[in-house]
Amino acid sequence: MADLSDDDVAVFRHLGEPPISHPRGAIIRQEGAPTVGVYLLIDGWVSSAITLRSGQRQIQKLHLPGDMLGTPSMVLPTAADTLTALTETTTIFVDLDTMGRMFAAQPRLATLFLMAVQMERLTLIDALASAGHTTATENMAHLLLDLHRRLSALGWVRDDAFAFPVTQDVLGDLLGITAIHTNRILQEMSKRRLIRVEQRIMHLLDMNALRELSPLPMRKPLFEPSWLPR
Amino acid sequence: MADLSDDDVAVFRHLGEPPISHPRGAIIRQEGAPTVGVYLLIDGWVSSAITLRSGQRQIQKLHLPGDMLGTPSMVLPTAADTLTALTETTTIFVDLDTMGRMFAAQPRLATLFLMAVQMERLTLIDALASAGHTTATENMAHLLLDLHRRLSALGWVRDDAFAFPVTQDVLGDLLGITAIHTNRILQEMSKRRLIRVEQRIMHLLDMNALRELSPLPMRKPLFEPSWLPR
DNA sequence: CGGACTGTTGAAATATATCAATATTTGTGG
DNA sequence: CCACAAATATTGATATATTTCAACAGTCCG
Repeated sequence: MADLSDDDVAVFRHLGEPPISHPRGAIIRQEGAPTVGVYLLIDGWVSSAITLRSGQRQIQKLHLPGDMLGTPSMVLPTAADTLTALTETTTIFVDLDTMGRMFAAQPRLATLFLMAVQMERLTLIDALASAGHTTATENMAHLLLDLHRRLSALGWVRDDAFAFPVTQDVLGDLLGITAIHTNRILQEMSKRRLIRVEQRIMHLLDMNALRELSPLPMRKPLFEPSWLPR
Repeated sequence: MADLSDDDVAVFRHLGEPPISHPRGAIIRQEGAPTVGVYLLIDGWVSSAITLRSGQRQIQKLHLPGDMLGTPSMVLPTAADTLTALTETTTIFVDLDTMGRMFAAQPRLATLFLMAVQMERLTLIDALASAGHTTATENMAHLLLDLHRRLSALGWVRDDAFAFPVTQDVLGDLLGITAIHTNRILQEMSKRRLIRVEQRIMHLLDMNALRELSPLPMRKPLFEPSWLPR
């Protein structure tokens, strides 16, 4: 959302402790644990989920490299969300005192962080609208387009296809539907030549049709808005 | 989420222009309009809604006095949400340049604003989980308890009852269900002696039963966390 | 090589939407 | 203050997307 000066980058690089690796399936942080810090995701896919009293799981976000994880919980005494490694991952831990000092000393970085949080909030608003008012197929189209956009920025998309280390179980918890229904929807979308899933690779065969299915267009944040502190 | 010093309060008081009144039903800001600023709600109820391509409306939040309105759109060139007055309202407009200067000059206030945004984000995560995985009745219980808590803080609750200027149409768009279904759910909840609605007054007759119905407990933010800049 | 994930299929059950009509309340101009 | 129109609430019948349950097939990984 803005260019970073060399100084900004230097501050960011020294926020955290040495990188930590987690294997696939590992829980990086469990909900209910005291909130001591946040995490910067360097490599791999991570899901952030909350658990309902009924025991059901809602995945709130699929995190990709570059994302900050667990930041909503910084305002709570204990973590709201469970962070689970969907692939092998590398993360850096940043404690909250460090974040607080950064907010005080670096208004520009603090404001950029605020902007990132507002973007996450918009994504949630869109997800809520999509979940409530549309069919699961349309919702799935929206999710796949969002992933396509984010993975493109990382250079992980080739011919509208990308590695997709997400089981139908996870996909269901993300959309708020059962894994069985997820399966039926993916098959229907394959029959309609919208997608093809092969060996954990997701091919988006017809981007335009997916965009027409999607209940909302993608949102584009401002780059370097005039009110952002220098 | 923290005590404000006299200086903090003085900064806040001078953020905005003179108060503006809107009649019931007025649109304070339409989605798609250029984002020139945010709004501080002084009095009245306001809904924040986004519109899907299908024309359906998702109300994202019911705003009460003290809330800042329209802040998610500050990262976008044009507003994402439509702000509608549900009652007569008084608001104060704050332009984005003023917000930017505040972020640069008042790290403590800026961080408190960030915390408020994170709380909104948690509310949305909970709403998404509730919408996806629970029945409309449970979802309604969660919504009513949240309103009860927020209105209590304003001193607007007496004997677990409060003025409720919200039509079933609005309530439906908030929960992502039709107004007709909203009606049936309210009647069922009345029959079960959970609530009583009379002349735009909502009586919560059995808080404990509502809490048991609610799929998630209410979240309580930290007060004055140790990492908050002084 | 074998067990544990993961994906697939079918049939029955259910929450919610849709359509269509009517009743009730609210606000407003005369 | 009344009359009336508009907004809001209510009811019933039918349609539909999604869940649930149960079983089985495939595939991955140690």
